[in-house]
Amino acid sequence: MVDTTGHPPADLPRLLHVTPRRQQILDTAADLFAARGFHGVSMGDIGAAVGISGPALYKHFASKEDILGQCLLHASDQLLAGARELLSGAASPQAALHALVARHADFALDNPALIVVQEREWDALGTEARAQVRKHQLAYIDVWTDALRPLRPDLGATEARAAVQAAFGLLNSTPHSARINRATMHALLTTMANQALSAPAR
Amino acid sequence: MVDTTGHPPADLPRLLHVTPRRQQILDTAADLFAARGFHGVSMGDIGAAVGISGPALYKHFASKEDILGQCLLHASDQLLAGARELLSGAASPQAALHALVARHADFALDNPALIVVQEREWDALGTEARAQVRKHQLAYIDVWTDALRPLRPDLGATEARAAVQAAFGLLNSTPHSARINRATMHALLTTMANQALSAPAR
DNA sequence: GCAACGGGTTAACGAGCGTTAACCGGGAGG
DNA sequence: CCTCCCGGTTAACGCTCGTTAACCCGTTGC
Repeated sequence: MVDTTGHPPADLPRLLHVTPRRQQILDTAADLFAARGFHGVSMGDIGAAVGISGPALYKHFASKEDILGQCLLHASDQLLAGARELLSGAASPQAALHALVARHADFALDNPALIVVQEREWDALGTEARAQVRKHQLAYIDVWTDALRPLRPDLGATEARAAVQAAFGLLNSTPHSARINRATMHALLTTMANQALSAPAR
Repeated sequence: MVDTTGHPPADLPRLLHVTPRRQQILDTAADLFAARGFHGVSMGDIGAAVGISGPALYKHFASKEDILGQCLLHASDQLLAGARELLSGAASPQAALHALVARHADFALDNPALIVVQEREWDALGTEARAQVRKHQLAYIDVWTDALRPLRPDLGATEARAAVQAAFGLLNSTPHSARINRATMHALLTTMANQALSAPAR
């Protein structure tokens, strides 16, 4: 994972290495994008937030859109890789789904900015970056759907996908939500998601 | 409802009346804002989408921000008024909560653009409009919380609010979700939300 | 010691934005 | 018939943005 042969300009090799500075910029930019939206944040804003100014960012990224792309790719890749790693060591289907829920809740609680950006600005990307991100997202949904379907034979394929996305919406409500103790919030979100995904009582 | 004494310029009285043109502009703008974000849509875009061009919009609204404000105020007001109306005729606490869930699901399925805009761009507003919208949103959350707490004595006040917002996240997942039959989607969302909000099995 | 380079600076550009100004046609009221 | 106003138009202003250019300094390799 983590590369997927994503060479954006291909002629600026150093713009791909992972340096602390690059990571700092990505983290800061994600926060700003989450707070004010992609178009609501200027390069000057991002630069100022990391202590450098405006055009210096082009020493690290090819463009503003490139910054957003790296944010989203990193986020979607992290989620997908984590989920696949989980599934390889799952005892039962029930355990697999519960593990996915818990992991996603952890991610959402730890990276609220990435969650927000991922769900609202993936359309601001250029076609190629958008395709990459979309691929990861769809794959992630598929992992969940595959985990859910054996437990819910009452759901058709598309219904199962919709149910999964509804569960994402629930878990991703974290950034918009009241501030309570992290552990309490984690417990609340996971039990709610698990109940939402379980079969109705009938 | 629907006014809350919101006179924005106070010197342009006709900018408050509800004309078909104004409503058309608001609807179109909501779609555009939902698709590309507030800052990603220009006045020219909005004008073009309703068949007039750019500056003509100032014959109907004071500013771009005013358009967004009217969108959000209308949406939050509609939700709140509907919820209060429901509660006045609810038989049991259970029935009240179920009615709220069903109504919210209806709204989300009918107005996906308003849902998206409401949850992502209320911070692009000026202080006074933001306060208005926030007030409606908080009141709406309170209505839900008041309906939920008698059913879930195990939840503290802030936990109940977080649970309500998690349920919103679930129900609001509609716009991001796969396209399935509206009735099926409604059934899926309501049962999931009701299960998510019900007490854990223990 | 010096060339190369990584990472920063400020200045400047061109485009696009929100908004205002000035103008105009048509229908209603007296 | 003249007047007003409602809802359009196009032109223009000023500002901000993303991006490029030109320059600079400290560190490193030869």
